[in-house]
Amino acid sequence: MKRQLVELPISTSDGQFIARYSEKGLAELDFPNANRRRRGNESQISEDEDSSRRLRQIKKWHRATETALKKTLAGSKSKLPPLDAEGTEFQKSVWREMRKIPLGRTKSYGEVAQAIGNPKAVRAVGGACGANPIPVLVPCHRVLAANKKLGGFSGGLDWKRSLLKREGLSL
DNA sequence: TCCGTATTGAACT
DNA sequence: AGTTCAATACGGA
Repeated sequence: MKRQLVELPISTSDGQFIARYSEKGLAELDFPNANRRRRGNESQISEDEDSSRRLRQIKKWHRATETALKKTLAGSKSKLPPLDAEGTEFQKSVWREMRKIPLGRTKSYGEVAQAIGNPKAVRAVGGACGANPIPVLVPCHRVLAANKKLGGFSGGLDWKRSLLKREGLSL
């Protein structure tokens, strides 16, 4: 059984993103028009004291997510809410490593593999990037192929190109 | 256990 | 400069 997530929209000039929260933080972020199934919504929160406290917490995180997303889309640095992406240890170590890539810089899949102490796991790193549930804020778009070419992107290569360009990079 | 993957680098045209 | 190919770690079925 999947954990229950609270789902909230974020309107930006690039369209409406969808954020989902666990009790520990931001768990997922969808691009506009991503066709992903709904997993929960605000109305399902009951009215006991714990739930309303949790909802207030989530709304606070959501404000942080909104500003972080908008700033990142504008190509500037931002403070993130707590993240609670679900995945294997390997995937989480890849996502952790991607978060260390500074704005406007890139790493190759091989370099990420090396950085997490698993230098031969280059393809697995690609897999973990594709499984990243929080694109943009966990900057999977800053990971390129070794020849400095684009590689792939689950949200569509146009997004990857665009995000890098906003950070001041060309190819 | 088998298959696909957002790879890589070398060895070939 | 393009194509093929083996090696490779991981995750899903």
